[in-house]
Amino acid sequence: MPDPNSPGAAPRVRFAPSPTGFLHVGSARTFIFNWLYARHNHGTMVLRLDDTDVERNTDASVQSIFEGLRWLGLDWDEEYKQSERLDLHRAAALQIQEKGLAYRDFTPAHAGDDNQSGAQGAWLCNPGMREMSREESDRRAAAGEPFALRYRVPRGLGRVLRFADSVYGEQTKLADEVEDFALLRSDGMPTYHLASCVDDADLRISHIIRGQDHLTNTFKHLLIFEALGAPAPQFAHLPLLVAPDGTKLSKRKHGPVVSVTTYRDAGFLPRAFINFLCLLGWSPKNDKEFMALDEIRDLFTLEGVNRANAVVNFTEADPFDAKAVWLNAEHIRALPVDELSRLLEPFFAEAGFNPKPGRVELVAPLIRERIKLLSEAVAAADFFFLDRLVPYDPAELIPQKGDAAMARRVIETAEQVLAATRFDHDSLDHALRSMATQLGLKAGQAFQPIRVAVCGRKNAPPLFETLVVLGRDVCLERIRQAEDKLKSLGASDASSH
RNA sequence: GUCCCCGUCGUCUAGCCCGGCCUAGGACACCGCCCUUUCACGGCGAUAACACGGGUUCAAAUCCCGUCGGGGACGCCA
Repeated sequence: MPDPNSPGAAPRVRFAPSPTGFLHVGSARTFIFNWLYARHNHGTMVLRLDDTDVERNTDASVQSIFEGLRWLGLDWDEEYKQSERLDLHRAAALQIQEKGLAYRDFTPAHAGDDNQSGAQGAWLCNPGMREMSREESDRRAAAGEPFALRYRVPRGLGRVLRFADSVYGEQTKLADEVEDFALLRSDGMPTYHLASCVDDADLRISHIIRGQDHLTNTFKHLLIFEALGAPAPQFAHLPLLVAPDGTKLSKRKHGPVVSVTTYRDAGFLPRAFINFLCLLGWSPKNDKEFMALDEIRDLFTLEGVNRANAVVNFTEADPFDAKAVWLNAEHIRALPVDELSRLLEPFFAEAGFNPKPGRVELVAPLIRERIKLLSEAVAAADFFFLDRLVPYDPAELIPQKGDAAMARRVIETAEQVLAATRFDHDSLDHALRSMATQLGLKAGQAFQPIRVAVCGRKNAPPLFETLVVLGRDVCLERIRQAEDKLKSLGASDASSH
């Protein structure tokens, strides 16, 4: 039997989510690190659904996990479901039991919930069950009494369990301190520990890369691999992703802000999201942060993984870490226009805009540097798609250090100019600057009324480009509407003079 | 409670293994200035950290011990 750990062999890694909720960012990061390790080393990426908890598994969750993974856009090579491999798990349990390494525990389920953990100290085993004779155990089992199968952890031998973690280094623990964990539940279903190890052995997983919350479980897993007669894989535990309150990120405590679909819906680019997650607990150690996926893959090593937990900075008011947002903006800016446009279209559609073909490509370059999330494009570019501008305060038309009369002069003159000028960037630039000079205004003063008239607000993309995309007809129409607004404003103004 | 892990700017981190190049580097955020037709982008700059206490050493963020702090595991959940 070839040893999967033999140096030089292509690694086989796995991501094994349990379908009990949406895919959360911590799981996503584990998936990403596994993928990176596999692809960096030309190995195999296995996706395995750890669905042995029939009580908590849901189809919706399975869908949601695949949805999240598909969005990330990272592939995998093999796919398995533990629920389809139960025979293998049970056979392994039997094999372990026959070797005398496990025993039946007839204690009713949940009987010891109160004292198995917490204030009383660690629970190790029920001696009555561990010590029960083979005869009595067989008799009670034959009589149909339900039982859980527990691993008979070596006790009193002073045995030391050890493994070298790729991230945390040499780890040791006294076997006497490990509790007799369950292998099979009383309903016959394998537990996570059993199923996971049996499958890891069967699928010849060479490297287990997972969250640090499994670090102490690893000693149990070592025992299972040993009982199975399988070589233990190489372990690499990842520092945990924690919330600003310092506790492990969880769906239950922290809600949808930790779901990857929340990031997707807000307009994160998968590449940016991956880039962000990579930087949480890993560093290329060359001060690079904004990286393309290929670059990250080439640079990725387990040696670069840190040991300290990383905080994902979010609040209720602001659900996204500022660095994630910045990286997203960087990736957006790096996107070619056609690709950006394609990604933007669903957001415009969602907002009820129905851009004509090719229109988004015209708009995208104007907002590319002005949005940090794809979803922001809707607010940033609405006036390009709306037939009627959303109502704005006519006072916005008044330029800095100016008055309504100045605004009126600008608008009226602009109408003439726009009607007579070719609608290309340079012509408009030239014409409108001359207009400003003629009116004795600074460019900024002259442009603001026009900008507000055509965009409906002060903050907008550069004026000339915007006018070109909007086209003469729309611009003139909006200029006239602004004129009307100004008239009503000007009337009251005049009376006060 | 028991066992395990961790502790550098607000946050992500480099440096730690192999002490001196560290008056601790980068990034985000924040603030200021510049650029500029608004907003943004970009450029420049400022503020900001070695948890604490002992030791070893000519020299410690780096090595050792302790303390404190945080986290994780301890389930017939995964």
